[in-house]
Amino acid sequence: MPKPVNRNISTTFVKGIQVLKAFDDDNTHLTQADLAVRTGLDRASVRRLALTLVELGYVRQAGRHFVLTPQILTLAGSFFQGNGVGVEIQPLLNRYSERIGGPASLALRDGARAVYVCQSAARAQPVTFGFTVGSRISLTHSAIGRMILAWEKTGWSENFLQETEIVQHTAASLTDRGAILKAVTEARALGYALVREEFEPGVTGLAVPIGHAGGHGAVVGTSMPTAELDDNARREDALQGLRELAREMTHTRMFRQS
Amino acid sequence: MPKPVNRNISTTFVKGIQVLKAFDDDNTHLTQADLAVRTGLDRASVRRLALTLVELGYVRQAGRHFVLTPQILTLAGSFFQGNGVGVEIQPLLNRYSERIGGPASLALRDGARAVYVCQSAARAQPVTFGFTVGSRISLTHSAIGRMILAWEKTGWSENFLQETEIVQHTAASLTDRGAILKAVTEARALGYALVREEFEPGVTGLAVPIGHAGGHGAVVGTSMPTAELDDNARREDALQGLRELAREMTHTRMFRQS
DNA sequence: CACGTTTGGTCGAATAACGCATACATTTTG
DNA sequence: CAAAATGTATGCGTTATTCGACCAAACGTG
Repeated sequence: MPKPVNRNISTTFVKGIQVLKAFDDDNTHLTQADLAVRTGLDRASVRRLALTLVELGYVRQAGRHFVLTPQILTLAGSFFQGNGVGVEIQPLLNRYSERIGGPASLALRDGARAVYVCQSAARAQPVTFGFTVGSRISLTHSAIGRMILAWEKTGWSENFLQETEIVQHTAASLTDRGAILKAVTEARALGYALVREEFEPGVTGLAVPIGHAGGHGAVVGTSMPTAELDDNARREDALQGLRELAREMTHTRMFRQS
Repeated sequence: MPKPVNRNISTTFVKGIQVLKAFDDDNTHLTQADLAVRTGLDRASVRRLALTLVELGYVRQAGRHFVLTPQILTLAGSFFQGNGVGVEIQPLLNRYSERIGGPASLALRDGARAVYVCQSAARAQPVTFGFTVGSRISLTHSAIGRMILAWEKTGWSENFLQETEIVQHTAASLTDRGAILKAVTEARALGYALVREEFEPGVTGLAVPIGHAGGHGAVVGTSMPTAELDDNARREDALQGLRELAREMTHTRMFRQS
């Protein structure tokens, strides 16, 4: 009997997570056949894994379709509670959202991407893209993403930009890797990133890092209609507010250690 | 060879999820030994499953400890994006939070418990308990919880209240099952739940259901300092706002079908 | 700082579970 | 309405998983 490739890895568990991840932003109702196609797994395996998710409560059956249940959120809840998000991070975002006069968000780098952790909107405003907890953010065309790239260890961003697929979100999106790298280098020098209408038409993002370069891979940012942030006083005020927010973030449980 | 207990269930996958769930609100840094104790699984099994989570990116290693990464949030993100939370639900909560003059939250029943799905705070205010996305809410001592019980199919709540553990959160917490059932019945009759300082001292919760009884298992609510909601005009205004919010919720993608 | 205890890591053997093929039932599609 | 697709169930060979044993490493305590 040949030895396993890696006895440290449970292939069944990996497959189970693949099935869970098959439910994504655009596919919330999936049949067994859909799951088999999307995961490339054997139909019998998919059936067993999907029924296991039903048994565990993360998925329910609606006719022939499997549907995610809100129980999946409780896994996120553990991360939040464990990191003091509800008692420290969220109140800070709420307060600074008011201070800035626009939405305030926290994102963390997670591998070769950034994840929205939480946000606060001080007042009702036109819907932009509709990011939520767990949303993945473009590292190349958002202020938060560029700031994350700018604050990574030397060389990381260069390597990332060489490998990543460049997607053009708007007419204003930079598409040349060199130009994006130049923008990242500029953000590094300035200590903040400003990205004007490259991810969403009419919307400008502004972001600052939490802590020193090479540290947490964490950034706070805001996004507003371009007309609003084109006003110098308004932009400087928002930037000032984000810097204060970032500074207060460094005192929270999430960022105190390391 | 005896037949498997249930060929539809993958016990390895179940164990893997048990390991993932071992990271909870109070335990974000766990050793292999901790995980073995908390899951009751064999140490070698725990090792392999924990290393699989590292391989998948949901957990990282810090010395001997395993720590959740923000990647876990992306599973929640799929639920949110798939249900249009960022483009419909969250903006509604933001708007009505302003309208109500206090935080507005959406919770869904998930099995024998309720899960916070999302919330908005119109303005910075004293931190209360610090619920976040994914937080589990007391069904017995919160307005949201009682409204969920009230709006379930006949008999469900009675059975639940017979079985559940009654925890006394504050001096004002009802501890008699009959008294709680009476409060639930009253919420059912009124079409809203008001819970005064039973979960958190000095805080009153107000909640209304989304849709008809026996429907979505979904509720919107707010919580404010008791002094504020003791004012009749203020309370009626908040109630009116929540009712309008609930009505608009029924037109969103999350609640339109079924 | 030494030592006992706890925890981590590895391996082999047994076996439970998986994957695949097949068959049949049910649903969907053209 | 028939064919195709999908769901469900089962047998069986294969293999991944389990668990206990053993040793190494790390930790905690006196």
